[in-house]
Amino acid sequence: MTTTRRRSAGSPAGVARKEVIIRAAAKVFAQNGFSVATVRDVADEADMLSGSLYYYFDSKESIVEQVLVEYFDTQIRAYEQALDGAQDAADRLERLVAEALRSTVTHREHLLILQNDWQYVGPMAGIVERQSQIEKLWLRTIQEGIDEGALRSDIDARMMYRTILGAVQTVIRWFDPRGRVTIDEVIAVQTAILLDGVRSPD
Amino acid sequence: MTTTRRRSAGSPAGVARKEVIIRAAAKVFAQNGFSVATVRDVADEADMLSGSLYYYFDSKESIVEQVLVEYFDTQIRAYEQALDGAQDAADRLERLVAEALRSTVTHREHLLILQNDWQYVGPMAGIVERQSQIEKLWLRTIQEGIDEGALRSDIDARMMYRTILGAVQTVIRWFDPRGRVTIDEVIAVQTAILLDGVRSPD
DNA sequence: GTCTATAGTCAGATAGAC
DNA sequence: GTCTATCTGACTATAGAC
Repeated sequence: MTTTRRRSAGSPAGVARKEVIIRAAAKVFAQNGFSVATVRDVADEADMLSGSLYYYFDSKESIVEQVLVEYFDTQIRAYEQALDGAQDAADRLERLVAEALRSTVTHREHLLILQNDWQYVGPMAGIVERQSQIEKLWLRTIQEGIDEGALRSDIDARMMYRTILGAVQTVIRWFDPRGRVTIDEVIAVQTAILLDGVRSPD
Repeated sequence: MTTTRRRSAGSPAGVARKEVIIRAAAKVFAQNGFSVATVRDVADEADMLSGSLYYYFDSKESIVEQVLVEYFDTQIRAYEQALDGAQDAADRLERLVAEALRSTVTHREHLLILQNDWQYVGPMAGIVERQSQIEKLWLRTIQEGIDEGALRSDIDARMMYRTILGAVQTVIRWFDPRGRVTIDEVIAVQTAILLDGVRSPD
C-alpha cells in the first residue's frame, strides 16, 4: 500500500493534494497579504516543504490565480442561482446585493485577497475574464430595472452598479462573523438604503 | 556658500528636504504598494541614495506613517471647513460626502495607500487616532440628522456611516481624473443615491 | 511525490568617509 | 547631510537524492 493509495482510493491523490494547497494558500494570502506571505508560509499551512509546492504549481503567482479562479467559478454559479425565480428586476437586484453580502462570509478569504491585492491579481488572465462576466450580470439586471421603470432613469447603470458594489464590498473590512451583528441584519440595512436610493420615485 | 545655505536661507534645509522625501514616498507607495515598493525606489524618486533617507527617518514604516499623518491633518481641517456654514444636518452630511469624493482627486495617492495597505498602516499609532477622529465627526453629523428627523430612524448611525463611506471610498478604484466623467458628476450621482437612501420618508 | 540543499537575488538597515 | 560600501537575512525557485 503506497502513500498515494492511502490518501484516496478512487481519485488521483494529486488532485486532493492540490486542493489542500489551494485552501492553505487562500488562508495565508488573506491573512498576510500576497506580497508579504511567503511560499514557505503556504507550505507550512499545507504541511509540506516549500520545494514540494513546485511539483503542483509553476510559481507563487499561479497559486493565487488558481485560488481566485476557483472562487469566481463558484460565485458566478451562486449569482445565476440567485437570479433564478426572481419576480421583477428590482427583486433580482435585491437578490444580487444579498448574495454579494453573503459571500463576504462564505468566501471571506478570497474577497480579502481580491481587495487587498487587486493590483497584483487584477490583471491575471483568468481573473480579468471572470470579473467582467460578473460585472455584465449586474449591469444587465440594473439596465432591465431601469427599462422596466422600477429603477430611476436619471442615473447611468454603470454608476449605480459601482456605487452599490462599493458599499457592499467594503462590508468585509468591518464585519465580524463572530460579532453581535448578523449578516442578515447587514443585508436588511444595505438593501434598505441602496434599493431606496436607486428605486424610481413613484 | 554651502549646499545647505543654497537650498533655503531662512528655514533649516532639512525640513524642506524631508518634505521632498515625503512627497516621493507618497507617489512610490501609492504606485507599487507599500510592501513591494523599496526604500531605494523612494530614494530614486527623491533624487538621493537610499542610505541618506535614514538621516531623516528611522525606518520604511516611519516614512509611510509620516506621509499619512500629514494627509489626515489636512483632511480633518477640510472636513471641519465643509461643515462650517451648513444649514441643517442633511446638508452637513451631503457636504461630507462631497468633500470625501473630492479628496479622491486631491489626495489620490494617500487614499490609495490607506486602502491598499490598510493591513500595515491601519494599526500605526498616529493613524488609529486620526482615523477615529474623522469617524466621530461623521457619526456626530449623522446622529444629529436622525435626531432632527431629517434622516431615517430605523437604521443605526454607524451602519449608515459605513454604507455611505464604503460607496464613496471605492470610487478611487475606478475614477479616472483624466476621463470623460468629472468628479462633480460622481458627486451628483452618489449624493442622489445615498442621500435618498438615508433620508427620512416624509 | 516529497524531501534536502542551495543557487541566485534583493531587501532594509548601518558604518564611516567626505 | 549625503555618499560608498556592505552586512545580514529572507525570498523564489531549482536540482537531484530518495
